[in-house]
This record gives sequence, C-alpha cells and structure tokens, in this order.
Amino acid sequence: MPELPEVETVARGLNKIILGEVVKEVKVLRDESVGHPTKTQFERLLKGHAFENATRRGKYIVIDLSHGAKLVVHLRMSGRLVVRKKFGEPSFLRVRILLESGRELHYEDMRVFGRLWYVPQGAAVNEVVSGIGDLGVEPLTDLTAEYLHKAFKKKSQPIKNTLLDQRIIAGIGNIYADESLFLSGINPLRPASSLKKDEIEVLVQQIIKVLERAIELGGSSLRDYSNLEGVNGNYQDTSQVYGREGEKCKKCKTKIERTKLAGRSSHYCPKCQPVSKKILDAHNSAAEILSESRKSKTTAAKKTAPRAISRRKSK
DNA sequence: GGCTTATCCTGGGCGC
DNA sequence: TGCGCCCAGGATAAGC
Repeated sequence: MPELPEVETVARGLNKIILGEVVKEVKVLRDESVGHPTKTQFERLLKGHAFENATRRGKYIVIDLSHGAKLVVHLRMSGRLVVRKKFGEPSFLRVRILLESGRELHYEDMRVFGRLWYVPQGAAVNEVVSGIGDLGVEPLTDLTAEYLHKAFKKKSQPIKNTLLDQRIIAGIGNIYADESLFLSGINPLRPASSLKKDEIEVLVQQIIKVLERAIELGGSSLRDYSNLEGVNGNYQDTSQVYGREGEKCKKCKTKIERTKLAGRSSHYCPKCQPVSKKILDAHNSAAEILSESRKSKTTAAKKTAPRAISRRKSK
C-alpha cells in the first residue's frame, strides 16, 4: 500500500536508476491504467522522451520528461514501478516501457486502481491529473500545528478520517495515520475538533517523525509494495499498532484493538490512546447498525437474485 | 457544505 | 477438493 514514504522511495529510485534514459517503445496492456490521454496516444506521445527529474507530490510521482512534458503516476493500492533488465513474465504487468539502453520500466498493478497520465508540454499538471490540484500541505516541509488547528476547527469527523483526507495533508494513508496517532496518544475515534493545541503540536511532530523514519527504512512492505529494484521496505517491522490487532501494545502490554473508520481498519491501544465512553459507545452502536443493515441487504439479495452477489469473474 | 458509504479491482484466506 | 464469500484500501461519486 504505497503512501508518502513508499512513493518518495520510488521517486528517489527513478532519479538514481533511469535518469536520462530515452523511451524506445511503450506498450499499454490494460487500458484502464492510463488516465490521460487514450491508450494509443499515450503509447505514441511518450515515445522518444528522455526521463529527467522525478519528484513527489502527496502520493503522486511527477516525472519531468524532455521537451517540457511530464509523466504522472499514482500507485494507489497495489501499483508499482519496477526496472527490469530484460522482459520476463512479471505478474500484473499493465504498462511496459522499453528503454533505449535495453532495460524496461514496468508498471505492475494487481488491482488496477493506479493510473499513469501523460501531461503534454505547456499543459498544467492539475488540468490533466484529477485530484492533484486539491492536495493539502506536504507534511515533511509545510505542516505546522497552526495549520492543523485551523483545519480541524470545524471538523466533527474522527481524527483518523481527517488525517486520511488528502485535501488537508497530502500523502498520509492508513498505516502512517494509525502509527502517528498511537505515538501521539490520540484515539482515532476522537473528533478532530476536540484536539487541543498541545495535542496537535505533538501530532505534527509524530507525523513527521514516522514519515521520516519510514523513508529511512525504504517504506512498508505489508502487502504489495516494493521499490524500483523489487526490494521490500522494512518499516512494517517497527510498526507499533498497524496490523497488530490482538497483539500486546509495545508500551503497556494492553491488547491492540481494531475498528473500522472511513471504511478502513484502524488500529489503536485502548490504554495509550484513551477515548471517552460516550464516543466509544456511539461508534460501536453505529458500527452495529451498519453491520446489521449489511447483513439484511445480503440476505435480501440472496433471496431475490442469488447470482447477482456472486463473485465477479477475474479478468 | 460536511460527512458517510458504495464502488472500482483482484488475490488470499476461510468456511462449508 | 472446489466453490463462494469476505477482506484489504486510495480516490471519487453518490447520497444523506
């Protein structure tokens, strides 16, 4: 699951490995992986460009190409860029970029959520790439307690949901939101607006600390992520709460709990990250109602159209 | 406008 | 053994 540290690692890898390489040929194997323009135009337009500097904006990789064009990549859930010396049969290959040196840059993506955009010379990136223009601050360079205090002021939603909102902070995903909240002693269920200024100051420090540490370790490789050379990151080995449901908290030995927030798993220590009974009860009863409603929907669907809910066939 | 939920997608895990 | 459901989650559309 590529978040800011993983994307940063990939961008740095691109500058190290394929800087100056010229595109000889492009083959799009899955149309949906190209966000702009069409598959055929993407293949034709990218050809002949040299790779220049690669940077990161939130979870987007922005690669400057020769003649002022750009290639933008979002890895979403399971996307990855890998440089291979020769063509084998990699799994889930979606876009194959042959380089004049004989090497190949592959975009591989099991779930096909990720996208590549070709931005022509003279066009603004945010005109072509949806979402990139709405991104919030970069946590490693521009995040301050004052900014978050202002952003959280009218937010009644849980702090975890707010941290995942890319329009507020760009680049934080599920793993690092959980980790930052644990290290700050803040329960993910608490409304963002309930955080006091000193808590926000600690949170800012911990967000930066967690992200910098993850970059040092090459990111997290919990499921699908690896760097440009196919090497896994190591942050997951130092994880405090994420993916540790039922295990003992490294600080107080209390069992780590997991709940659902914004449709995502949220992991926390109930002792190190306390929350009022009122908030916890309200969350649990809402979760129960939702679960019951889903159960009844599934039962009704089974009765009326048993085939409609069966698993979609793999492509 | 703010917030929540569904949807997209596919492999792995698990129950039957 | 094989079938089928559920789960994971980033971004976005839809609905409340």
